[in-house]
Amino acid sequence: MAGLRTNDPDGMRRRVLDAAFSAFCGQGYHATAMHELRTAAGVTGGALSHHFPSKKELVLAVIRDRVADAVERTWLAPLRDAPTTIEGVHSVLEAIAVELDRNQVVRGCPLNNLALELSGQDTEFRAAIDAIFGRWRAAVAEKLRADLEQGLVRPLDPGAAATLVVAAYSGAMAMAKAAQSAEPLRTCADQLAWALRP
Amino acid sequence: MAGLRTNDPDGMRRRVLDAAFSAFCGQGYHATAMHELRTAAGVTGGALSHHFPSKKELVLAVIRDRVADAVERTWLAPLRDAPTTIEGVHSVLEAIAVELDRNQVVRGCPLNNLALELSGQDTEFRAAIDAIFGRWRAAVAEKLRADLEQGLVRPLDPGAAATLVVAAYSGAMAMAKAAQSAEPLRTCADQLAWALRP
DNA sequence: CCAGAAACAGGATGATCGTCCTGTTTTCAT
DNA sequence: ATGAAAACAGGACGATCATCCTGTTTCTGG
Repeated sequence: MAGLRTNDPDGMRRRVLDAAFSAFCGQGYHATAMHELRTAAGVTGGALSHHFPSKKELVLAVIRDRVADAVERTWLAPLRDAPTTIEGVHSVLEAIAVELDRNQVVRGCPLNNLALELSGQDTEFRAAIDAIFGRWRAAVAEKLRADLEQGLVRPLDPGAAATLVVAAYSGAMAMAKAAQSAEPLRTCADQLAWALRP
Repeated sequence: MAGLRTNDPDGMRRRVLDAAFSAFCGQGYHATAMHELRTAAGVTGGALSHHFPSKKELVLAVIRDRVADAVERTWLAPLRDAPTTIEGVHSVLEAIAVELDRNQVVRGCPLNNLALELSGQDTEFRAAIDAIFGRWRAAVAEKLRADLEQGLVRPLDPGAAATLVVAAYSGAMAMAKAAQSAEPLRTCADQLAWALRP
């Protein structure tokens, strides 16, 4: 036992969250054992339980830190930077489709996966997931509102249309996962553009 | 131990499938223990393992027998009987929304729930689920094709639009489950009608 | 009526799961 | 420097879990 060790609580927490995010979203919460996370993150049981006293607290941290971040980075930020909602939504879905083709495996939308598995399980899970869905819809609605003033989309209720956009993406991802193909995603991208066009 | 017993293999199988369908779709596959099913169905371990040698074979039977039937009865049959695709989709979603309000709890779409939890787990699961999605999309596409000839929908690709319809419903159900509210379902019903209108 | 198969009963079993517990080492304020 | 708190190590523990196994009862073809 070489007496050299460096305490790195932040890095330890980060590695655990990374491993947990990947496993929980990739194969599911209940399908993932804590010992898998230990080996995947290269962490001992003592360290793990020091940072996350229970599996429930761990997945809550994953939802609030990692899943929220993933939605923000892959969806909301690109959408905000896009010239219009239609172009933004289309290019985001296309980018994700390209990523799926490249990966050879469709793991599905992290938020969606955890939402369906955990929403019925625990009130705290449900609230954390619902909050992300809420921010998602709000961001799309805001972008639609801006386009609306310039006539870049057909006349619509921004909030309601945002719900359709998020729902269509979420459902397309579910089908893509079942089919192991990016085709539903691309199809919905086109159809959404059609539906929003002025 | 009164020596009276009546063998009822069909009824036994039916009760097990009912209990398994309810539990797997309501709380999840991995979240359901076999002993829960035993007590819920009033079945002994011996009888259960006689009809379904493993949990995997049980959920496969649930998907192929019960989930496929649920989709057919609550979705496809009403849609086929509706005068138009738009009215059919709208009334199906509204009917489901009413049901959710009445139940006080949103369990989500059975197919969707199992799709996201099991698609990544096993190839047989994935294939069984994908087959149902396929039939679903085909039924909507067929209805759209019929409407198309009579000008009851805007000009569109029936297959692609069917994908959007199923995706929007699936995603709306996911959001409804996270929000524990039927509102996303009603919103998407209206938005879909808007998008398909000639 | 009578074997043989199917249906059912009920507990045993080994594996695995999440959590906890007792130590040891590192860090840091004083 | 030093004591206390935080960070980490590594195994133990009880509770499930899914499956299997040995019997017993009921059905069915001949």
